[in-house]
Amino acid sequence: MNIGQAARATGISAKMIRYYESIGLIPAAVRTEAGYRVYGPTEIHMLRFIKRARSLGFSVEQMQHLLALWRDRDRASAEVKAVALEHIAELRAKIAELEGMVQTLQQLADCCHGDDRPDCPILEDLAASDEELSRPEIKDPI
Amino acid sequence: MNIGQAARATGISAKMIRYYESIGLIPAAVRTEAGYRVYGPTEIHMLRFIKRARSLGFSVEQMQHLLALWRDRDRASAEVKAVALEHIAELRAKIAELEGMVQTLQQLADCCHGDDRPDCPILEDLAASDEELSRPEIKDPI
DNA sequence: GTTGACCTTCCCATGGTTGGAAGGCGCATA
DNA sequence: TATGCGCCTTCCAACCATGGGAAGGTCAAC
Repeated sequence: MNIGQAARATGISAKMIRYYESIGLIPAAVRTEAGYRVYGPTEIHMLRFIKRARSLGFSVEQMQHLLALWRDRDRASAEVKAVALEHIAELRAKIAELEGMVQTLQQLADCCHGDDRPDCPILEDLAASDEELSRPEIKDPI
Repeated sequence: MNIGQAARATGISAKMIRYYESIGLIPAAVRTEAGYRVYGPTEIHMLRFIKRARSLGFSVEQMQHLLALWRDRDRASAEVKAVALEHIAELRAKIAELEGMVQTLQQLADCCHGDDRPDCPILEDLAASDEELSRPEIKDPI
């Protein structure tokens, strides 16, 4: 299997397969005499593992860890679970951050007429953050 | 006001203030004879606007737009609202994506014993995506 | 033998931010 | 006046994951 065929078979672009190889996420592929990378079922399986892990938002670093655990037939499932739980916590933190933004923005947007007049609570909010920002600056010179 | 003082007054790092200037988000600062950037109340206000917008997740490009509308005293609030609503939609899409990941991962983690045995539904899921991926590949050669 | 689709490596760009190096100011203190 | 410290300046590089493209080699079909 060529890199292009492997790409179509896994949904990972050829560019990314080369990249994953270059950073050591996957071992260097066997080459033909002409220098073409060759992929067998084992490599395809690993690439699909990576594809799935990426689709769940795992970073390359976390995938390094997961792949190592996958290869280790004697791993403790607790270790895998720990990686997953850590990632879940990161995702939830990110979600909470984004939801905070949405809540604020939605409130502001709800208060905005959205007509051809210039009065706009959204811009007023963005422009009026002087109080919260300047006060602590004064009373908090470490 | 120096760039360092402006940074402390706004919560934006000096590095980022220079960066915002370099990409044209803010106009080039007035300089002292020695080449030091000088910031007055107007610039501080603008930087605080930017700080607030960034904290709400607006991109630099969106901030370009918002700053232009802010400067235009005759803007239609509808235009501001449109920028905000577009951004809200982006945030919601991102949240939905992350929530999908969390849901899948949480289910897998719930099924994982998390002990010292090697059996792990999480790794099994990551490794078992062959069916969904390879079948459509065969019946879908365009 | 030519063509077209593939492969190779290499460099560059993205976005937003941080880090560091090398050299120039400004001010306080000895 | 000299020294030192902290600030400023510019430039260059890195992060993460991905895409784009150029220049050149290879393979297979016709």
